[in-house]
Amino acid sequence: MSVTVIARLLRMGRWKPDARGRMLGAAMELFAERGYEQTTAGDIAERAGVTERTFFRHFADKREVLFDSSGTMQRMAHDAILAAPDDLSPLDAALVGMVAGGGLLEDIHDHAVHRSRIIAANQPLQERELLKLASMVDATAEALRTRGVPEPTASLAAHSAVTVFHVAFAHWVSAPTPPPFATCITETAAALRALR
Amino acid sequence: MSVTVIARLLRMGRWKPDARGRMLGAAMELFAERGYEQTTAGDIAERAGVTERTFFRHFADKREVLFDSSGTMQRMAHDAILAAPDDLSPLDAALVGMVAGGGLLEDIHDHAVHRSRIIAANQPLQERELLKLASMVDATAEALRTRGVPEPTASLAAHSAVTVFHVAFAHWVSAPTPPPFATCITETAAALRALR
DNA sequence: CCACGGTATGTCAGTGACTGACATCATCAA
DNA sequence: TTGATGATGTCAGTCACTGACATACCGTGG
Repeated sequence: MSVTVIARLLRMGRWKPDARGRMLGAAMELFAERGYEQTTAGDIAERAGVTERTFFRHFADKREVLFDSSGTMQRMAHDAILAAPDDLSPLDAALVGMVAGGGLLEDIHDHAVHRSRIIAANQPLQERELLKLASMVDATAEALRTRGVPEPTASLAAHSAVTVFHVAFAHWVSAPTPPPFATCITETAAALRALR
Repeated sequence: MSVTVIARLLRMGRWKPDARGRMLGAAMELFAERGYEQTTAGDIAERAGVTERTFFRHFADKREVLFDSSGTMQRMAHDAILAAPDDLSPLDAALVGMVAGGGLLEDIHDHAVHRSRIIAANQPLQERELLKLASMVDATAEALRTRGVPEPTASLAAHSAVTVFHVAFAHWVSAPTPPPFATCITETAAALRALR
């Protein structure tokens, strides 16, 4: 009886399932244990039971392992903007998107705090986060344009909404007792509108 | 007669002067000739007549060679905000800073266009640009706080002003006949204020 | 049960960004 | 002249990432 057959009986291939998930977990563990810079891509791969080469097949670079869900958040925001009531102003529609995207965070506050500390301690990670936010701006502006919002209003509303997201998030992760994320968005948006 | 003595007679050290400036020039030349990615740090150093090690003593990394004047721009914005009339709103004060920073660009439109094309073609460079803009947000918010503006208004006004700078700059480098940069700022700011 | 094709993984060699340690050269002042 | 200080050169090394190729897995059709 071959290893292959035994493995099949056990409902698992010789390759353990969910290599990607194991790498995500291994990375968070190692970053917590020794910090981001002291962890090599090879370290993550080893703990996950794969080779370094496999790590780079799943993640474009070492930083990406910390931004795995940003694509999902972007899509949720985009879709929510398209589904928002027609009579909303461009900024309000964009903010609906931010609340929808932020919904992903609601259940994982502690993880989000941990993650944001890792990022805050490392410049290359901050750069990557800024790129993801810029990508969120692009997706938001695109959704607004689909709603018929012209330029430069679409871009400016998208930038403003993501700024609100950014500032609200900073407040949300630093608050001792975290309020609902949507509340942070609403309050921050009110402060933005109060600007003259 | 030693080389040293001859060099002294010629009013130059054995080390040619302005190594940093030569590296900045060599980098722009090489990026224009072969592109950013096809140029190694060693290539830049060689053309500038120094070693790769010296390049990395002057620039924290390869990307920084394209952001040499961002610190100056930030300081100009910061100082202009502190010098702005007391009765300006936080957003207006921050916009004064953006106009002041943008003044650096006014004389070098062609160079700015060339540079922005190089950046647009390369993701790591876009990330670095976003980091510089984020740093400009921080400097702007700090100046506003010095003026007595409270949080979160200071952060939001700073974010908004830099957004205006960002969007206005994109328009300024893509316009066939470049308008004064200050005009772009004013018009973009008006569009931002028109958001509801 | 076997052959086959597409996909995930392993292996290996290589490039380039960046760093630390140490030697050397240049400049200025005592 | 000498000594202090700073800029540069030299060299070895780490690590992020990539291309090329071999191998193992897995579903599908024979």
